This record gives sequence, structure tokens and C-alpha cells, in this order.
Amino acid sequence: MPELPEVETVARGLRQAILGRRILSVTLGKTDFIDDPAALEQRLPGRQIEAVERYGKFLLLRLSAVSGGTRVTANGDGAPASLLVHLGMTGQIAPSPTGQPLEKHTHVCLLLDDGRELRYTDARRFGRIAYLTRTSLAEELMGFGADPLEVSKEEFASRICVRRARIKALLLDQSTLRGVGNIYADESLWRAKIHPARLGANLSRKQAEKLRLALQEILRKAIALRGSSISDFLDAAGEPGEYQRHHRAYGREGKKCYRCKTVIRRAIVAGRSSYFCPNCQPAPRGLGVLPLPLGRTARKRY
DNA sequence: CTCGATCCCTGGACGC
DNA sequence: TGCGTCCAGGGATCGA
Repeated sequence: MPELPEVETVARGLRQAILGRRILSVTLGKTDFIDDPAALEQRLPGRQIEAVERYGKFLLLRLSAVSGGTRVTANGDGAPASLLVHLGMTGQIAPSPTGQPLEKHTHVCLLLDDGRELRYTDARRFGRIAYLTRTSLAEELMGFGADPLEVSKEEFASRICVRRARIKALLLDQSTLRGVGNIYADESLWRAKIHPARLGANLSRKQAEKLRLALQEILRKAIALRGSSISDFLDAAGEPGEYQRHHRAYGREGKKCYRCKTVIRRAIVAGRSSYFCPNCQPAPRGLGVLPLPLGRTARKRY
């Protein structure tokens, strides 16, 4: 489940591997997760990969203008462009030697000028790929929230402490913060000792700041360890991450809290499985019941 | 504004 | 062994 640290890991790997390469041709498999498949086939060949950036959970491949002969036409066809890639749940992107058998669920192959292929595989196709011009990229990036690694104390508080939504929902909301997913939301809430069902507006400034610092420390450590590999995350070199060994809440239902030995619980908050310590992360007042993961009717009082 | 429900999709886990 | 069912989850969308 690629979140900010995993996508950052992939971006760093790609930067090492494909920066400066030119795209010669495009081969597509299933395209139902690609915004405009024809645009990939027609607009990518001839462009050089000039930069690999991360924006929230998106990878952004900055592409040169089309070189050689082709002029930038009035509608901007040859102008610099970019390829936006979201890995969804199971997306992987990595260069392979041409001729190596295709992994199952390979849906995009970009033939590069060094003889390798940049391949995108995605079993569930929850990912997204889009060819974007300067204008459509700008539109795409509007509406994203703050970078959690850069956000200031003041901006974080102003985005969280005025909201009536649950803090778990706010952390997951890409228009509030960009890049946080289920794992790092739960980990940062555990570290900051905040229950996932608390409302943003009910957090004190001090708690919000504690959460911001916890989130930043966790994201930095996770990047240093090249992300969390839960089921199938692999970086651009095909290597798993290490941060899953440091999880304190996520995936630990029924196990003891590292701080207080209380059994970690799981409940559905903001529509997602949420792991928390019911002792360290006290439930907000008035929270009667939270749905449990199994069954629509099964409910439990906290 | 915020909520839950629904859909997308496949592989893995689990029950029988 | 094999089949059916449930479940994971990021994001879009829609109605309450």
C-alpha cells in the first residue's frame, strides 16, 4: 500500500535508474485506469525523462519537449509535459531489461533509449496514470493539501483544528494533507496518543502539534527504511522496505501495546480499519459505538 | 460540511 | 484439492 514513504522510495530509485533516458515507444495492456491511453501512445515517444518528483502519493515524471524535427504546435503538442502515476494499492513501476518476460498484470511498457523498458504492473488497477500538459498538471495539483513533511505548526493547526471530521478522516484526506494513508495515520495517532475518532476541532493546539511532530518523525524514519512492505510493496529496484518492523499500531490487533501492554484493538473509523490502543488513545466523550471490522451487525461498546 | 454506502479490482486467507 | 466467500484499501461519487 504505497503511501508517502513508499512513493518517495520509488521516486528515489527511479531517479537513479531512468533520469535522462528518452522514451522511444509505448506498449499498453489494460487501460481502464489510464486517463487517456491514446495520449500516452502518441505524446510520449521522443521525450526525455528530465525529473522524477513525488507529490503526495503521486509520482511525477517531468518530460522534455519532443526533440528532433517536431515543432511545438499551436496547441502545445510538443511542449514539455509530464506523466502522473499513482500506484493505488498494488502498483509497481521499475525498469527491466527488454526481453525479460513480462510480469503478470503489466499494463504499461515504455521502451527507453538504453534498451531497457520502464514497466508498470498493477494487479488491482486501483492506480492511475495520466499524461498531462503544463496546464492540466497545474489543474491537477490544485486542491491538494499540505506536504506533511513541510507543513508548519500554524498551518497544520489551521487545517485540523477547525474541522468537524474525525482526525483519522482528516489525516487520510489528500486535500488536507497529501501523502498520508492508513498505515502512517494509525502510527502517528498511536505515537501522539490520540484516538482516531476524535474530531479535529476537539484537539487542543498542543495535541495537534504533538500529532504533527509524530507524523513527521514517523514519515522520515519510514523513508530512511525505504517504506513498509506489508503485502507486495517493492521499490524501483525490486527490494522490500523495512519500516513494517517498526509498526506500533497498524496490523497489531490483539497484540500488546508497546507502551502500556493493553491489547491493541481494531475498529472501522472513517470507513477504514483503524488500529489503536484503547488505553493510551482514550475514546472521545460521547463515542458510543464504533463498528467492528467483521459483519455489518456486529458492534461493540468501548 | 461530513457522513456512510457503493463501486472499482484481484489475490490471499479461511471455512467446509 | 477445490470451491465459495470475505476482505484488504485509495479514491471517486452520490445521496442523506
